[in-house]
Amino acid sequence: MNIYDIAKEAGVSISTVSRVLNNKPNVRIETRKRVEAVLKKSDYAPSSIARGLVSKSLDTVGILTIDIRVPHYAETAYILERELFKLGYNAILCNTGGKAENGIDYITTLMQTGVRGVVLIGSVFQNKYIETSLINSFSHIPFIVMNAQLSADNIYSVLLNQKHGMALCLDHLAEKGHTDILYVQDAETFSGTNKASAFIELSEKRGIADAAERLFKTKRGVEGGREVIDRILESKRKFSAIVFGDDNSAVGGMQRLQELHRRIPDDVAIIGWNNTKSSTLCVPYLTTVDNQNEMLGIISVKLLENILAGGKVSRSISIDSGLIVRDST
Amino acid sequence: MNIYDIAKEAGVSISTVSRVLNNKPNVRIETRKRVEAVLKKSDYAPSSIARGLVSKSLDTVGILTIDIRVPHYAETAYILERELFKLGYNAILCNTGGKAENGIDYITTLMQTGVRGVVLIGSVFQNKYIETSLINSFSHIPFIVMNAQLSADNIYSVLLNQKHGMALCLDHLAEKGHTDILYVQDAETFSGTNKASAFIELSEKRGIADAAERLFKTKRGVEGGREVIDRILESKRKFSAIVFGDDNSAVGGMQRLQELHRRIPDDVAIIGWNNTKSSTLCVPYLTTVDNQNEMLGIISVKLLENILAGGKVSRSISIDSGLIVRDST
DNA sequence: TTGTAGGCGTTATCAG
DNA sequence: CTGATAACGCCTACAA
Repeated sequence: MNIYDIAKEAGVSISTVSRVLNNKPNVRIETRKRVEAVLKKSDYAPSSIARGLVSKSLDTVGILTIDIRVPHYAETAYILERELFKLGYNAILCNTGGKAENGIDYITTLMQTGVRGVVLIGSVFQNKYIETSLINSFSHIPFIVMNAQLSADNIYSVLLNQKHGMALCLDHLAEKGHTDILYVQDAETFSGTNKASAFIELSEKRGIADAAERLFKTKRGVEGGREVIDRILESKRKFSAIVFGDDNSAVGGMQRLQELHRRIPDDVAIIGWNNTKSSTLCVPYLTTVDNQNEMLGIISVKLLENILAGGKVSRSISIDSGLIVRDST
Repeated sequence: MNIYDIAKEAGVSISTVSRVLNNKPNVRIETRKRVEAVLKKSDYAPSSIARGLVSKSLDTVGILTIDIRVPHYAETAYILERELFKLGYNAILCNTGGKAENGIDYITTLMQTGVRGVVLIGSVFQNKYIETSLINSFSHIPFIVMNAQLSADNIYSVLLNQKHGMALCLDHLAEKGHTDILYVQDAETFSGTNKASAFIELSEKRGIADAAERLFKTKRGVEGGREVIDRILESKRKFSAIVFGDDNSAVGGMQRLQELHRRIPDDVAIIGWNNTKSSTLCVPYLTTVDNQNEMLGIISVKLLENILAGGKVSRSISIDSGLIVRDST
């Protein structure tokens, strides 16, 4: 069932059918009605592929993420997909596993299949070589990067203001009377390093002289959180509150502290980050920074929409985070 | 840059380029080399869209899920996507939100865009009307349903043997000396009801007369788990072990029991289901049934591959689950 | 072994 | 307002 069948059935030419299909002017109302009637009863749907051959692109958008299994990314991908679909785009999911070579493979095939745009969730690419390669090869379509920083004519970024989130943490802890606050960084990603430097900068602004020494690094996940606690205790550094760069390490840290009979929040206050499920699976529930996934996703798609519509858009959008206060502080 | 450009550059016709591109025979080795050289230095990639117009389909596969944010689904989607990509297919992600109308919309556009097949993760469609509609309209492409039961000529299912998982739970608890075992069902999905009926059947087989009364229902999530504990205690029913249909409700149940000063596993043994992150975010770590997501995903894609290759395949594949014993039993 | 020509289902450009 | 007809980029008989 194609456009010829419809045309024959309606007794018109394919041009007329095409006009009706695409709501173009210059069709007598009467003719339009006749064609529409045929259309309705024929459960005909135009081939996206054939359309694509003309327009040189499909109504698809690539979503690149390191790993959709990370809840934080899954949430973003969910919003993106839903918003894109509302606009008539299908989302092509790509899990790079953090490997640049995979990323290149994905981008290459995405281009081959004619995506309208690509959204990168987080720091999918870490190195400048890839960045440049993207720019040079595929400058005709827009790339939206969320919570990462890349620069090129066709790259737009939507970011969460991590510094603002850190300020919320420090303010909140200060109100609770804490002065000895540590920060645990669990990732060397764009947002990971961003948060860490925000911690140092804001601490110093608050008159903390040895801010850099209050920064501890560990590996990702619950284990990372447990392990860093032991190192912190070994260091003999005084502390009454710890901010973690992610909920999972925060949960691990809390577990370990509790094993060592420190009460949360009485002995130590804990703040996590990302407002993941984990933050309400632990006892006490975790105070955590909300990274506004939903808002970021909606804005990203809106931005893409505007770009594709040829409108004027800003190259970088930043939004504030929020602090969700629960029982761990 | 298209096939004509390559042809001109190599001094051959487009047919020859096409033959080289698709590794077809009947090309003089020397000619092939020449074309390949041009291909290499031109960073040319054939348009999937144009190819699609000929083959009437793109190398894409739709992945339908209710909500990618559910970790269990995200894990499956991850494996599916990775395996599909290895085979040269792009995965189109669809979150139906559990609404049949959305499901229909998605399927419709997927067909329009010429997917090779569709994989449904879990019970994406609940009603028979949709099922039939699928069958009638799109019988030319295969649908793989994971952990759900639908029947039509073009539907293939890959399922986890839930009964086997339940048997593992009951065996394990029996070994630990438990005789008063309850089951908490948290979903009315295909697998949810499957597990529940397996519980009753297997309990009866073990001589439990009032098995049906040992089944409690609750809503999904941590809250559901907490809430059902109160109802269980109100019911005055004796119990020393509870199996939950999902880790999250198990965690909730555990939390509530601990608040009421029941020790896990000394006073009550707890088993969860799905081996999610939650099961190692709680204390004690949760014994849980592994639903073999990875294996199911790999098998699903393999099955699809065989179907598309026109091979003989079985209409339904079932695999056994495994029990991961941790500290809650 | 190679090339020519037709077709895949649309959209777009012209004539009428 | 409507209808031929030429792209779009590739594959595939069929010819040479």
